[in-house]
Amino acid sequence: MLTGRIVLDARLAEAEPGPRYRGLDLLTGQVLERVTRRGKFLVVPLLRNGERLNDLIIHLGMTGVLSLVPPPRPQHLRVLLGLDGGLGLHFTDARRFGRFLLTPAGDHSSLPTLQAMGPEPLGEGFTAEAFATALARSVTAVKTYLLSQRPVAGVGNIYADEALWRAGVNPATPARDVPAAQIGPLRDAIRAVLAESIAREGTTFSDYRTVTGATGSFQDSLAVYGRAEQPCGRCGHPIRRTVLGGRGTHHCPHCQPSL
DNA sequence: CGCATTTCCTGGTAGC
DNA sequence: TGCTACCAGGAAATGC
Repeated sequence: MLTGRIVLDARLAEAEPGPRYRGLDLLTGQVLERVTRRGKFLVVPLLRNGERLNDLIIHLGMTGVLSLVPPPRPQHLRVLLGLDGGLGLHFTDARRFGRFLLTPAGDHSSLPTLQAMGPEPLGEGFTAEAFATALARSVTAVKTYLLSQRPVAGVGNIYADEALWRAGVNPATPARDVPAAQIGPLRDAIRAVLAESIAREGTTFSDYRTVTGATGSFQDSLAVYGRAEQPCGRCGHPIRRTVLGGRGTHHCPHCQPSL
């Protein structure tokens, strides 16, 4: 739907200081060459007179939504694009954690997480060997390190907790101390959790919707996230909630013992 | 540079 | 009912 469209105009819904929505003035007249993805970032290479000068980078954050041919005046509208063929593209984002900005083509140095992002979790590059090498580089708690996107792309708070539970790894374990015998299982668990969530169209707690407006159903498969004090599905011990790296963290003290 | 902590932001909710 | 306080988290910024 977006590939090959020309941007006729691009504007902010209202004045927005700060770095969230930058470079829109460069967007007019450019062609959306295609839509790609790295981790949780959308990367849209742009063409001006056939030349690639910029990338459009979009991150939905927690509450960002892209809609084509959207309703007249949605709430929390941030960015509006007019496209050829009478199409419009709206970016709405209640909590403004998202990003919608232009960078020089291929130069993502203004986005350090994207720049230093690890391999795609479901791609061929995410091998147990590569994962072991990455984990060996850090003493940070393995969960926090997963959230950094450096050892592997795309793992957020819910999926980190779920994958660590499946692999029996305590989230506070320093990354480099994760036992070798558990690295392969953790890698497999990350892939399985993400693949299952994709198959179930994501995790819906309140406002998340798929592109068609439907809710996901992976929340029905969560083993630990949001289940503090409830019995572990594997051993029956109560799930414990802690805070790690400033993020709510859930694990089973029996199945995921600290070293 | 690596790592820990703080900040951004607002809808939802708990408590009074 | 209406108010205040607090919580949620992805990535960047800040502080060491």
